[in-house]
Amino acid sequence: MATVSRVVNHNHNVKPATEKKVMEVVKRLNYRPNDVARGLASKKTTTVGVIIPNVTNSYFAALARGIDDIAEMYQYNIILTNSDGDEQKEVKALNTLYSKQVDGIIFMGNELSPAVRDEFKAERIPVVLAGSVDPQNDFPNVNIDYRQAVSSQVDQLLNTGNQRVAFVAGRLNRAINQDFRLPGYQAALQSHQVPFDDQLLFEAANYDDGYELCDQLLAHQATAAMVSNDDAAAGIMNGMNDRGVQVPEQFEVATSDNTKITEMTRPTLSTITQPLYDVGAVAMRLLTKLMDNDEIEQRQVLLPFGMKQRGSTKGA
Amino acid sequence: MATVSRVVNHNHNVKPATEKKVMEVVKRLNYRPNDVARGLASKKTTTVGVIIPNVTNSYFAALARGIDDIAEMYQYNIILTNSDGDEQKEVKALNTLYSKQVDGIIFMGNELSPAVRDEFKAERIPVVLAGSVDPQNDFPNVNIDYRQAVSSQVDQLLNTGNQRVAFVAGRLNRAINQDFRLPGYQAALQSHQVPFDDQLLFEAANYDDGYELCDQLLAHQATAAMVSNDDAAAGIMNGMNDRGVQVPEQFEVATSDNTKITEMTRPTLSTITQPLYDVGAVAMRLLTKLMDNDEIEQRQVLLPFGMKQRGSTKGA
DNA sequence: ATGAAAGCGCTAACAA
DNA sequence: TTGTTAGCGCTTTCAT
Repeated sequence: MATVSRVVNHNHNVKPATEKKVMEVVKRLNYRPNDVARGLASKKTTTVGVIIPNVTNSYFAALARGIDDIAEMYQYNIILTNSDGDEQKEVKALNTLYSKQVDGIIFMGNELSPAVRDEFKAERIPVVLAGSVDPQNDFPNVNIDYRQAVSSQVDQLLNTGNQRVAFVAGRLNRAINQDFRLPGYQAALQSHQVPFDDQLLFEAANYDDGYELCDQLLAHQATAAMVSNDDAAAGIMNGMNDRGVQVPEQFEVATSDNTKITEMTRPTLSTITQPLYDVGAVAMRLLTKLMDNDEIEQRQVLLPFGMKQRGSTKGA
Repeated sequence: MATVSRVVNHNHNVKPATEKKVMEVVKRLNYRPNDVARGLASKKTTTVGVIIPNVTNSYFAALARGIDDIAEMYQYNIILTNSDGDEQKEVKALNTLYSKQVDGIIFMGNELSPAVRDEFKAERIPVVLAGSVDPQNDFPNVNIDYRQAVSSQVDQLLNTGNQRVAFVAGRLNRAINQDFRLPGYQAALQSHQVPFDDQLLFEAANYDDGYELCDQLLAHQATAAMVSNDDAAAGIMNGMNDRGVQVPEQFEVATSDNTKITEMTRPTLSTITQPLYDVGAVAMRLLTKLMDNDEIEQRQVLLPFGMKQRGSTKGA
């Protein structure tokens, strides 16, 4: 029994001859270790929980792919749960993940609600936030510098003379927007001495939201929009063109994620570029270290970002 | 011990008074049952394995969302594994899922290779194919009638006078293409007495593939394309327009999945419409029945499909 | 309606 | 290097 366990787990204290013998029997009996029993005995499930707002969203899907690839590399499996960014669902999902004894958690969401934060703190299993900020910096996370990125992108919009640049996010009151993107937007305005007007703040979480939003954008005399979600940006751009407002001549739109969608639209979308796959991959790698109790050099990693000016803006 | 188990599992043979008492202690001690131990003892993990080619693909992502929602509804969790449609990875993934003692499996992929088929047959746990055909009809599956759908869509292309309609799929030799879509394409040609030309068969699995493919399409005098993947279709359409070939005036393109992408492009993409979310949802529902040993009315379900003629084709 | 006890299939000391 | 023995934290008969 124990020797078989040693062989199966590649423990080195086994005589090559017996190992051979065991392997043969394993093959012959088509023996496959029961990971559940293993998990109970060893207190490790080699499974990590992943909370994602929505797999259908290309931004999060890209991160998820990075997460899964690295998980696979380190022999972990992923339990994926869609939360819709809803606090209730997040808490519920976490509870079942904890019951399932996952070894770690990757959390994606636009904000860490107090309830979720409490769940994390109540357990001692490691958590890493992927593409999700933590203003209180309680948990390891991997992101880009959203403040700086938005600031640079809005700066471009201001350079082409726009005086009324709208800021569009999924939910304005989410930490990632309130504490990072919005300040970046405001900083850019300030450096161009353009007054801040909260009438120019809008919410749109997906393509249809964006498409519908155009009327309001126009009603408030916006001539450009900095959007935090590629789907919504595509909706705004198409919505404008369909309403006879030419992009970029009469209205410029810039977005944030550089998902494939930004290349599919016509005109193509100018965007912040970020290493989506890597955000997920690095987060998972970080989690493996945490689960192994390895030394962590950085709990908070900021990956490099860039800018891509394409057809939806007038800038070069 | 046993009584606590009964309470936690909502077994009815418990006196209300003791139930109350147990519940209180559960609350006070913040007791949370260990699902791993539960799984070992009961031989049920309330976890199902999901094999997906790539979460990043909007077609499969949509199915995955349907799967997860229904899983949640029936108290199951999902272990998601990306396979890239690669047989090796599929087999490997299945083995780890079996080790983890999943209660069932949802398989997505363009084909059931013999190796995968053997894995399924070697285990007695239920499998349902979602958006994935099984020509041998060995396993329960949910799909649409791809043959009929492609035939109808190609028929539209032929109606507008195209004599050289290309057929573009991710991998031509996959069962879903070889046994369903291609025959549908050929049937349409035949009914219009247009000769079949295998020079008009092409492969493109994603946006970039499609974009690149344009040169070949043009070289072979194709004037329209029936594409089996929305991403590739978007690539072809943009590629054509970028090369100065106007869609739909000089080249028509029709696609297959009606993902959001078909609305984002300009012109918008004409497409077969299928209930993506439902394909996943119904598959998962079917799996829950199988796992419960319920009676199954249909092992093979075909969901209704439709047609949406938009801007990328000349038809009404 | 409740408790006692066996055991699910492993890992992890501990001996030998 | 190998075997023995406890558990891991539950569910599930079987008594009571």
